[in-house]
Amino acid sequence: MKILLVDDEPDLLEQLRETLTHQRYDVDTAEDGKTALDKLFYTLYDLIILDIMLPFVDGVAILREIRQAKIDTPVLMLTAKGTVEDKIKGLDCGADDYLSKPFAIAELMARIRSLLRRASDHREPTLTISDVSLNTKTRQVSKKGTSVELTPKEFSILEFLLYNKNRAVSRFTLAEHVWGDEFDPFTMSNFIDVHIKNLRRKIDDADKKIIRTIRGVGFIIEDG
Amino acid sequence: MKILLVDDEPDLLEQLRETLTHQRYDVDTAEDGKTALDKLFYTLYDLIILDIMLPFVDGVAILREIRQAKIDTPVLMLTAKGTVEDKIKGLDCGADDYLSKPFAIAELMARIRSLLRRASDHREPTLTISDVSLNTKTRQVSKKGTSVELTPKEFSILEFLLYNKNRAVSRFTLAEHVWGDEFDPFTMSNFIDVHIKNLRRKIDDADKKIIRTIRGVGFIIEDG
DNA sequence: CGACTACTTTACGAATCCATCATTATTAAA
DNA sequence: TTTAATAATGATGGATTCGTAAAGTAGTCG
Repeated sequence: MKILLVDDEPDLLEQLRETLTHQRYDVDTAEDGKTALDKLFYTLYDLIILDIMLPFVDGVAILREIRQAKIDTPVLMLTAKGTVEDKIKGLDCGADDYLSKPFAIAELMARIRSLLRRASDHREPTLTISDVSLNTKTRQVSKKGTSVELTPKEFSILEFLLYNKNRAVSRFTLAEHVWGDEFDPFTMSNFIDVHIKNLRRKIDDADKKIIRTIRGVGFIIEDG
Repeated sequence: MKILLVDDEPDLLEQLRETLTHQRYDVDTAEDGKTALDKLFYTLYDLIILDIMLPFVDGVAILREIRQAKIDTPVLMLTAKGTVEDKIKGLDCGADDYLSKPFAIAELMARIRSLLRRASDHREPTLTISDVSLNTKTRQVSKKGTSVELTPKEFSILEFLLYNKNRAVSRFTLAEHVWGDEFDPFTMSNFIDVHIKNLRRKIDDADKKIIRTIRGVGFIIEDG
């Protein structure tokens, strides 16, 4: 589960990142609205935790932009003031829940779980291509009806390629989504290709490739 | 995608050029405002990255000139100071985004993509000529509905010719866009013609040429 | 600790792409 | 029609990119 954490207080950010990572969530962070929006456009998150008080552009404005961009990822607003008006404004703009600072970490965790559960209930859970199907909810992958075991990275790669079906995905974009913040664009290693190879070994047919290479660019999954 | 990089620190310039080139952007560079403006007047860029601190003429002044010349290419300002006034001044003059030095390369990349996306969102993703269509997003090319495999260079050439449909494109302009800075105008080789030949072999009909040669100038794609 | 798994790195052969050159074809001017 | 300039083509070697095996690293679990 991928969470984007938007807050301008470095201490809180670090604390939350640690707690969430410990709970096995993948955490990306942003200290201002601009960065947050950038990340939102190229990465799929399952949840956004958004402070209402941010430098330059406030949280409500960002939330408005998020919804205008048709990104329906659940948003949990953090508000320092705790005033009723703030909460209403946030909820009106499409926040799914709010929490007043200061809060207990345990309560935040509970709300996160609740939102993630709610969201995963009514989202299309399975992505398919030819005889391969991937269930984002149960994280199960099957080929011709029989289950296939994928490692976490393999799963993320396949999920992202399927989510971008019929669209060429560059190595860079792929790495950014799957590896998030800890991806170093200067690395000369070909680890992506290695994962693709292993993935192909598990889901490709002998005759027809499911994952097609686009030389000089990256990879694509297309139907037809 | 063509990017003009304006900064007076050779080290940073080289590092950025390398990263951007590695990400398949075409990079031109300028170390001062004068050179930058010169390049801007005879080349079409998709993005300008502009340091606010430059020798002789500062970045804000250059930006002002750019906008006065009705060049609406998106501009990403780099500011060393990071002061609010600087950012506001830049944004007021028509910068589309700013980034304070020192910055993480990954963040710069994200902002670049964001700006380019914003610009390209208004652009049609598929370009067509007679029975040939090229999708800039999926990087797919098809003739009479069936897919055609193009190499990266062939794709770029066709994309550029289609983007300038009904307009003659000189070999020089073509080379500049497809090869960027690493194009040496003094080369005596006919590599462009070779690529055109290979491209024609893949997309031309027997009877009617899609890419027409204009003797002494270059090539053109025209409908009708 | 030792076995196991997932991931990353390295190295290298294979496939593909590309620039160059020599040669032939075409065009426009003389 | 001849000539010179320009364009098209085919072939080739070198460069780049991709796929794969194998080794190395880190973390987990019994």
